[in-house]
Amino acid sequence: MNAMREPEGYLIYLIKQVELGVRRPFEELLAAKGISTPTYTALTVLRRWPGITSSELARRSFVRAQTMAETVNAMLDSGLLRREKDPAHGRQMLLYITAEGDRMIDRVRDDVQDLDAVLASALSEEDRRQLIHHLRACRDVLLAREGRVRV
Amino acid sequence: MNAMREPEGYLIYLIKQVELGVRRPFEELLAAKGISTPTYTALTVLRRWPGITSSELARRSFVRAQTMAETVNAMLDSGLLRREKDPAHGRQMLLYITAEGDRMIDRVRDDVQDLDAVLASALSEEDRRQLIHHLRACRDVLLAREGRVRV
DNA sequence: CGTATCTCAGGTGAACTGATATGG
DNA sequence: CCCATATCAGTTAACCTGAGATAC
Repeated sequence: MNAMREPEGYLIYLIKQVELGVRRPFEELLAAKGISTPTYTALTVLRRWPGITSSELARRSFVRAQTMAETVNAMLDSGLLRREKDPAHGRQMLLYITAEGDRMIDRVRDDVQDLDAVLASALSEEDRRQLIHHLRACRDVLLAREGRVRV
Repeated sequence: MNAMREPEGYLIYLIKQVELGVRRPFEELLAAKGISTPTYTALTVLRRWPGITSSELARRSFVRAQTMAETVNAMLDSGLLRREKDPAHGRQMLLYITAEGDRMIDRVRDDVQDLDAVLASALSEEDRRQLIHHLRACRDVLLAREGRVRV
């Protein structure tokens, strides 16, 4: 097919472009509330999967365990997360969002939604729904490739 | 609407996730052919807009002029690009892809398409077409916000 | 005189690899 | 013994800001 033969028709290229275009305004709005992009992502994943380990969180976020450890430590310091020893595994620590972490998600919600609305401003409601759905499908393919991801 | 009230339903969040998930394999395949992601992006934009300045290229790539200057210099050194003085503006330099640059695009095409196919492996042909279309719409909204972008 | 390009210099957040200790 | 988690240390690619010269 012709659409695939030009870079403009590649998913990878377009996703890179859009991400780069949103990165700065997104980082700015999060910074205004006192958190970073990795922290926001970690909060989002942990809200969906409470009680996972830092390593598991890393896999679900597509970064190395060492990278995630840094983010998690910062979040523990600022009280957004708490961790408990896994009773079944002496070495493993399970992560949970604190009330403070929940409040942080609430604090940024409106701004994130506003920026999201800008991004979707050329799309119909139905278009936006489709886009979300397809992006989830792509994300899940990548997650499956990562391996060892529970559920 | 309910879908928008959870981070999992945000475009920004999903685009970040997918980009992060594709980043590593994408960088690896480009590195195997001897180029970086910024270089690939620049080649792609320049193929679409031959004869623009480095600053214009920066705006279209959502980075600062100084950042793009680095990428462009590396590409000039490796012969992927050539530049000419703009006859109408003594200080401005217009950029063009060289034959070597075109060959580089050819060399990576198959690998990029393969990775793209993986990403789209959970999508129907129609889904993929829609996804491309919607991502372009998002990219164009961001480009328009950037300002001073020709055409 | 203001605006935009180009360039030099320095800085940073967020990823990476490598190595080690420990627990199942 | 092997594998996964956790943690310490050092490194890098790709962004950034600031400042200065030149051209329209």
